[in-house]
Amino acid sequence: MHSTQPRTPQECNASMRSVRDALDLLGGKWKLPIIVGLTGGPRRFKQLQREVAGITAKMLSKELKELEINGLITRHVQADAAPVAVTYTLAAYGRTLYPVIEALRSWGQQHRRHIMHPETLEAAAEAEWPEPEALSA
Amino acid sequence: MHSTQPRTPQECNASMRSVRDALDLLGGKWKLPIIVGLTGGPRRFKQLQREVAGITAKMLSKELKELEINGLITRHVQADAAPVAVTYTLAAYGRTLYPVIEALRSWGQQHRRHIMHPETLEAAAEAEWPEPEALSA
DNA sequence: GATAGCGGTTTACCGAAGGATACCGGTGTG
DNA sequence: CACACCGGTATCCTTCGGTAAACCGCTATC
Repeated sequence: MHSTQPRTPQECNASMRSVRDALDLLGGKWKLPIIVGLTGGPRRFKQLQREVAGITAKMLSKELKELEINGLITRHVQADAAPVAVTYTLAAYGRTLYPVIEALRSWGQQHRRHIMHPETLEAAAEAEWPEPEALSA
Repeated sequence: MHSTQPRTPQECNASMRSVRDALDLLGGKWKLPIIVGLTGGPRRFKQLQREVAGITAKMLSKELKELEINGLITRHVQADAAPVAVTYTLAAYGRTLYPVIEALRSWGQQHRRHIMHPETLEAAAEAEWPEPEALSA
């Protein structure tokens, strides 16, 4: 643990740019929850709407479109079935988000524990930091 | 690679809840970029504002307050220095976000490459999915 | 004395994100 | 027939995220 993080200004800037790139695609209230829902396998529209608690049809529709445009999910229509069935599937590219989701899931889970029982977890000793360097940022 | 992801509805729901817990704290346009900025060591207000390109003083101020309330960063005032120096530091708890940041950074970086040269990366074979289970979601 | 930097706060304003509700044509169920 | 489910769309409305700009006291610099 205590994974090494960027220290030089260059690394730091590059890191921030990458994070913001990711956030551009995944930002907002619903995109990641929707993707998490799809990690359980293909889902139909209403099914997904029930799973992602609180989302409206309008928002779900909008977010699904954006996710599809970005190649993260796939929309599949079965016209043969009685009431035309539409399923959404996590695309191969969407599955590359597993590490991101896992990191967020793990942190969120730990955070909930942290909120419940703060005292048991506060013991992470303060590491020493470099002096407040006068960076020409 | 191909890290195992939740498959059962229960795991999926728990996963979604955790992700949304994390998003409640980290959501929005600026929080994660600010934290990334602070991974480089303590920063002063204006220094941070220059580093997090595009953020206004008001937003930075607001976001820093929220991050401090949640225990992710620490605000430190040196009253002795000539013009009162204020530094913001990633708290121990904030450092537990390293895996999240690393995952996002890595994905964002890869995504940029993906956008530039799509063809070279599309080769992730479709994995087999469980049938669209009739989940009582 | 004027100007600039620091660490913000305040005011005013705007547009996008998000929410509520109704509705559509189609099908199957009682 | 009435009703509910499906996969959405359309409309209206509110909230919030976010911007721009001025301003504050203080200090150092020209």
